[in-house]
Amino acid sequence: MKTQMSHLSTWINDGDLFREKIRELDKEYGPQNWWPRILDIEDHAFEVALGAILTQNTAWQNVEKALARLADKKLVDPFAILKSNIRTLERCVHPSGYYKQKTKKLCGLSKFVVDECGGHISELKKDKRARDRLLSIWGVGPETADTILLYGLELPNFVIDTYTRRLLVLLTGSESWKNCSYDEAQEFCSLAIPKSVKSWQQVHALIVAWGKVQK
DNA sequence: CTCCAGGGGGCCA
DNA sequence: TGGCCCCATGGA
Repeated sequence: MKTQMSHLSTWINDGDLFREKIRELDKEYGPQNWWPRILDIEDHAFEVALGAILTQNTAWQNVEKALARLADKKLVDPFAILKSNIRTLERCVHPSGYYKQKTKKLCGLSKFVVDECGGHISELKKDKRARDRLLSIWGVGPETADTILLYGLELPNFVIDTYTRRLLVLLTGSESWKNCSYDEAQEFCSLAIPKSVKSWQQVHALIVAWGKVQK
């Protein structure tokens, strides 16, 4: 993908503004440590994948309740999810909202992991086309895929969300960041911040921390 | 009571 | 592509 020439000079300036703001937020909020990996990479990545789907347009607090119910029933496992009945899954997912849709999404994810990854989502770590394969799952869009890749599989994929767009609009005074494609926003951020899993994890978490306190 | 969270799919022009 | 509507709970 090629950057439009007309964007080149503004992207350089916007990048400076973006980095400066991130430095400021980093000083203000400190290390966020989202989804620290305690488990092995496989269990961690699958848990992150569940959380990434459950948190779609949903407060994280509600996601934690759903994840706790799933853990309580030993359902943080693709095989267990596929063997479980829908009603049980729906009861677990319920507090996170959109529970019927999200239950289908968790099943779709699990089916993908079992059928196409030999039961191990961490197999994707070795696949150059991991992002496209995640995007092929019903219910997994760009933000969810990148969240799984960055926080679950610890691969350098910058996560773009509405807060990121809001921050860019505010910093640059350009409304275009609100309407541009996901991929364009991602390309900009990826070029603005030196590529590093740890720092990209921190940057996205900082932007969310910033977004939460905005009115 | 209203508003909206760490989105994504379907549909339609 | 781009705009709109739908999905749904829970906390402020």
